[in-house]
Amino acid sequence: MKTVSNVINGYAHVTERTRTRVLAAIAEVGYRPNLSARNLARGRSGVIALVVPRLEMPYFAALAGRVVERAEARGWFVLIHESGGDHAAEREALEGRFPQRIDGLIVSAQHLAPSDLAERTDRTPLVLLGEQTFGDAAHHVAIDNTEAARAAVEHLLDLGRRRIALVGATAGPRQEGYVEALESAGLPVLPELMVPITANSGEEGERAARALLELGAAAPDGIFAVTDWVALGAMRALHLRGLHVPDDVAVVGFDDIPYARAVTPSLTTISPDRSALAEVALRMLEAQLAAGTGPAAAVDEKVPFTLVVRESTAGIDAT
Amino acid sequence: MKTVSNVINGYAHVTERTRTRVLAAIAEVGYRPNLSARNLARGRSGVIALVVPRLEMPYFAALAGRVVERAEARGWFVLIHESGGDHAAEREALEGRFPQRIDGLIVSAQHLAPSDLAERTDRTPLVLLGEQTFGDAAHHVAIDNTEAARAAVEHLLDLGRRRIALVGATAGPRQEGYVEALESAGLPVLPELMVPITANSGEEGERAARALLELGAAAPDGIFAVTDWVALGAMRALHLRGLHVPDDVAVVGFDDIPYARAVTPSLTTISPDRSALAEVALRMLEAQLAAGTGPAAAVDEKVPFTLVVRESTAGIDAT
DNA sequence: CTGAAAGCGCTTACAG
DNA sequence: CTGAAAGCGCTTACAG
Repeated sequence: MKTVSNVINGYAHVTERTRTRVLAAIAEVGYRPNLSARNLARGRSGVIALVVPRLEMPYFAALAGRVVERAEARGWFVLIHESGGDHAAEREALEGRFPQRIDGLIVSAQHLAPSDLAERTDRTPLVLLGEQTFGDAAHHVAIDNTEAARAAVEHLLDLGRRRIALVGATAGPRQEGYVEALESAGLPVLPELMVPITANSGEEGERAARALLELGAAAPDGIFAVTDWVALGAMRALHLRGLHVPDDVAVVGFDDIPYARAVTPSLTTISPDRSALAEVALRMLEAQLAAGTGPAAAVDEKVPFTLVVRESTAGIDAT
Repeated sequence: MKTVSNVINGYAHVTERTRTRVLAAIAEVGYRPNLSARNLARGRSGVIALVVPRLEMPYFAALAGRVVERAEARGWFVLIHESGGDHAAEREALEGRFPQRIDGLIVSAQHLAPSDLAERTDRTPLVLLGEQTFGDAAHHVAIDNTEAARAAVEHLLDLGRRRIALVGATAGPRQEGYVEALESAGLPVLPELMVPITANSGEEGERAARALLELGAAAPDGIFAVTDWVALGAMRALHLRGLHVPDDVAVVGFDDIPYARAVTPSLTTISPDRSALAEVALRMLEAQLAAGTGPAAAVDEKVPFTLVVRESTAGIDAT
């Protein structure tokens, strides 16, 4: 029994001959371990939960794909749960109100704040994803949103754009990056070019861009949108007004959703390294599991991103 | 013990008073059943697997979201696995080569053929999704692809289009629907307007549309693309050639991916009832589980679809 | 209506 | 290096 277990779990101290015989027997009977039993004995469920606003949102679908992949490599199942982008649902997910016990929890939140974490009583290992940072309140992994936003705006500056709007203005890292880039270039930060929106939707992006066009001569020649989806809406508004992207207005998005490639003109955007995001999140979960319940200091890790230049800033080259 | 179990599992024959006391105790200690133990005892894993080509593909992401939702309602976890749209990987998934046992398997296949199913040895309950039908070889649920394609083409006919192309021609239900619609309208089925593609990608849609435009005066005034993604590529080609959608060429897609709403012009498309798809698939799994290993006759069920009319056929109304 | 007991298939000290 | 045995937390006949 123990020997077979040793072979299966890859422990040392098994004769090469014995190991081969065990492996042969496993192959012969087509043995597959019963994970329910294993997890019961080990006191683990073998399941981690991934909470995203909606799987239909392309950014989260792509992210979930990577998490599934990296988790499978570790023998974990991923229970995907949709919060609907609802603050209350996100808070609830934090409490591990799942129909079963889970070994770990990855939450890609839109509304969660550090104060929500202070109230958390559940001790399930947790990793947070997303733009918001949480200090010591929780483990967190993301790209450097400020740097990324800055790279996006600097790209527009490099193209000679001087009146660059921020669509989706909100106090936060992306806005900081936008401001930093302008200031480094010695340009004024104009409030009228920083348009807040009420949701990261195409409709809001469209509405915001339309408002910017009302500025007439003061209208922007470049737009940095806080998500691709918002950028698409902005491009729609420009198109409907007969403006040309990028000649009249260059546009940069954020997220690199698959559609950024398919749209005409294709969208220049910030592409987070989603595989790295998933890998680091899982590593953080493992570390917490290994450390036991010890309240190790929360870690905030950054993963790489790239600026992908496409037609919405470089122009359409096609015939 | 048994009484508590009866209460938890909702069996009859428990005094109302006892039931209340048990429930109170459960609430007091914050009891949550250990699913690993339950599954071990019941001989089930509590996990079903969903195999999709890639979660990044918006149609499958949306579908997965619905499956997760309907499965959660039944207390099942959904293990999502990506086949990469690879025929061999799809075949392998059929054999249940998962790291753990699963209670059921839902496969949304792109390449699977009835012959692949004949070779199947694994007895895990299986439900197939997708355009392809499998006769008696396996349970299958889908929309009526022929009817849907026909509805798409008839919509173009209703708009007065007479030279309607099929982008993504392949012997199959969608092509049948296309042909039926033309024949019912007394129109010729022209081979030069039926363009095969090598993949359901935007690039291929673009290439195909470009080829159609080479026809000059014989070029189409309407395009039915076999997927939204292909339709987006086709619209790109039209746009780059300076043609207007829908005035010059009206376009209809298939799938109703989220992008169909966001693109300019927004895309008229066939919208399958994904919730129904998920619900029926899970019901079929349950039925097989209940029936035991008895080889019940395979069922092929249809779910509803709707034609969603948007700007790519109705025109842009905006200012 | 309700206990006591066995068993689901693993893992893991514990002896040898 | 390798057996024997207990235990993980449920469910389910089986008695009463």
